[in-house]
Amino acid sequence: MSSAGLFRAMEPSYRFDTIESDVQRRWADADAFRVVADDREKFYCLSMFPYPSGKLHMGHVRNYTIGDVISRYHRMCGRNVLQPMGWDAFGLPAENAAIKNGVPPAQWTRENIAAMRGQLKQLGFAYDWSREIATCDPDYYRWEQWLFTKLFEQGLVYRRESVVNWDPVDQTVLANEQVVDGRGWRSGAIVEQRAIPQWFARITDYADELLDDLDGLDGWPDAVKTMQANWIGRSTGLEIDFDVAGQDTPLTVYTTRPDTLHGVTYMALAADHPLVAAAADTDAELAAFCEECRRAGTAEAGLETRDKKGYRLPIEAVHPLSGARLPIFVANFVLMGYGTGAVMSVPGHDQRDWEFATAYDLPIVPVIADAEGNTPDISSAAAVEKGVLINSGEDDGKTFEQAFGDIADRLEARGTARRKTQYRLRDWGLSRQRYWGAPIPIIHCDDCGPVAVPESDLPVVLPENVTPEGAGSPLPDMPEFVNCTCPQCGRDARRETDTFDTFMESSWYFARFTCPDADSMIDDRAHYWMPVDQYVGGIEHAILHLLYARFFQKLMRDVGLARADEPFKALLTQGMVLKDGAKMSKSKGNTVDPQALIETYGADTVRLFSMFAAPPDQSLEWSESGVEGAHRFLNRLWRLVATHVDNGLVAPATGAEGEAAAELRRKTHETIAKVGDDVGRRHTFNTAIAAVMELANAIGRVEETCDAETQAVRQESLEAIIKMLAPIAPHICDALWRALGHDTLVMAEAWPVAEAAAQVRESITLVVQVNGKVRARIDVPADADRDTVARTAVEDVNVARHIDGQPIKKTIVVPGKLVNLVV
RNA sequence: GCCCGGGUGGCGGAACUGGUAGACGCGUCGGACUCAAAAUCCGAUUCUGGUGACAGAGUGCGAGUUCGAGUCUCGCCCCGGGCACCA
Repeated sequence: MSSAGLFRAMEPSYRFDTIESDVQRRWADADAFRVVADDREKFYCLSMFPYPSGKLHMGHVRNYTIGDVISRYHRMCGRNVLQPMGWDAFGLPAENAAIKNGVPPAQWTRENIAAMRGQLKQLGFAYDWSREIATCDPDYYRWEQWLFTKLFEQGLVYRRESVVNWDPVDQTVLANEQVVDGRGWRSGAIVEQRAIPQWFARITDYADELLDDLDGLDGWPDAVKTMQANWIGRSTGLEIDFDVAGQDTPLTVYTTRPDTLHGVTYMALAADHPLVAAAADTDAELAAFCEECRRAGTAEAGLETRDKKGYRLPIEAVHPLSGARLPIFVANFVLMGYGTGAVMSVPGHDQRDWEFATAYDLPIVPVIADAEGNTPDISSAAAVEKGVLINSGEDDGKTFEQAFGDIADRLEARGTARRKTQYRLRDWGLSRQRYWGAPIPIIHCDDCGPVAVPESDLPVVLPENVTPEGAGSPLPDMPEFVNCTCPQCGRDARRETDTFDTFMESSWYFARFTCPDADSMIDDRAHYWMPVDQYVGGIEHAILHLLYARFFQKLMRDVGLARADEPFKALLTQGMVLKDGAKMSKSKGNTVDPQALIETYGADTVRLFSMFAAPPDQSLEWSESGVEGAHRFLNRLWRLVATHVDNGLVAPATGAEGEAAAELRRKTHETIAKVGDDVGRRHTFNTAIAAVMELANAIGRVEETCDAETQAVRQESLEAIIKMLAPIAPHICDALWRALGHDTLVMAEAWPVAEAAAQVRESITLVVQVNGKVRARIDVPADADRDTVARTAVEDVNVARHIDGQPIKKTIVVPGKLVNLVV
């Protein structure tokens, strides 16, 4: 409880620099953010850890402020809050920087980490730094190597050939990002597609669970769940064998629309399909076409947008129902990696098939009626809606479901088709031909094949005193790394030189944070903290990172380490930070350095602006004058408290009799109710701040020289404001909390509780509409019944003018909101 | 191309479950304080007409449902995210 005895004279102006360093020192002295499991309700709040690119950008500031506000709010609500931070330290930029500056990636990365850690501390985020993780630390990545070897034993990882972007000049593999218009970004050479052996994880084995468990993720945005569901893309269809004239092996396709089988007029194959390879041996033109298809790359966007091209093969397929001969094409939009690498083409009812058929003058047969039951118009586009079958012989008149069932039954009886559930999701390629990543713990032996590195030999440590100079990973050229002996037979062998996809590290760090010093991948402490209660990060991670992390959680569960089925109970996807309507990027030259802002305005201002400018899930438009506005508000708040303190500290009010005091008290408790809901449930920090600003404005309007009761209510209001703003602007609030006569840290205070009694209103204002247009506002008692409200409404002069003596046909009363009179 | 978002004053945004469009902040204009400026404080500020009370229009475009639509439905346009080796 406050008392005049604790009065300290306040600095008349807001000195953010001394306040922020002073408050941060107090937190450090109290070791305020270190947590261990106890018997309180836990709350694990996690923001996506950053790639240590050099310094923080505004996207980081926004992301981490959101997480910090949620963490501090839950802490004030009495929960045991874990909020850790670490570094997603492997990745391509470190290698690019090494080539450019001649600095080893390890050194570059660790220097960046040190710089960014300093910035995070300056921003005052409430992290338990004792749990800090850097994924390039062998003590971290050894455990994903360990898990990989377990999965290898179980057959959940496997090796197969897969294509990569090959730069023939730099003699290196390129990321998709490094391929610009089909050319290598550095060399400018035309990029080739090369098949090389690579490691894959069988995420498709978990496709059903990954899809079905989305239903239980109530705390996730529907948009993200929909994106993941579409990505997994479970479909039920039919795998159909088409005989190839003159050959023994049939051509197998998968289709989700067997009802359109009667409309198949040709077949399309991937360039890498075995049937094509055979034909290409004797046809140079075909071989050239296949080469062109391969060069075009495998990115789905390119696949779907490029001009549809084909090459007719000298063989024909046999329609399984009609026996008709169907031409077979190689097509540049069919990929061997998807389904069977072959599709049956129904140009009447598939738009892509329609475009191809039109270009190559192939027959287009409508076999599905339109909504009116007529032959559909397919002159300018395919008719893709489902409907009743026509031109389909014995299947005419059937619905989609009937036709699917009947055709599947007939073909299955003949042994030429099988019902099949298929996924769009493909297995996860884990191999990267790069240096700066976690080594894949495999040893290649001429006799034993690929052998997992034994647990006792883990980790396989990445040599760090290395500076790549371009032209790919230096690891294959390092005999001291490559040469080893086979763990099975003891003969000379070669170490795998590919490293892991960096999504590996980010797929389990959330679990490691619960027990960063565990001498296993994770230990029992994970059972207390997991799952993450609130995960915060960019919407750009909606699919890949979040899907891989969910997959890893299930893998860790199935090897007996974890209990939770899902890693993230609730997810908040943050929007982008824009300037002049575009994403901030170095190439556009429209970046804003948060460091300069912190120095000019202080961390609290930067945090306040980030939270005020937009709701967290929407993009945020950068505004320098908006930052000044946020700073101005903190100044105003400082003066408001200083003026109040000058009048003498009092105990906060617990009730009020006078009209002005009761009014301010009602506003205070209405604001507490709104801000608690905005911060705790809706995560709309912008509206929470607006509400606090309104309350501050209301306090400012109250006469400065006032009675003891009003002074007490003002004390109550200011204390509420400071507690509610403490998660957002923690430094200034801590200083103001002390100025108001307290010795505690404001972050240790309980979140304010809204009193229902203080919010009671005697009369309310209703809107009166005539035929849906607002014509007046009326004051009625809060408990007025419908008749009273309706009677008061028609008595209004302006309302009466618009009714103009006409009979009222209908009166709609929405309690507490409006009256609509229909005449 | 496909999947997922978004579009509201001069600007960022608010309107949560179909019920007062524009809270809060920025900017601008006017005023107070000052020798003056900065800072601060007060007032005005969607557009059009009107001294005014008030009236009309208005949430990307075009239809529709409803007593009532920024919100729901259908069809478009534009912007952003993702598309499997950027993280």
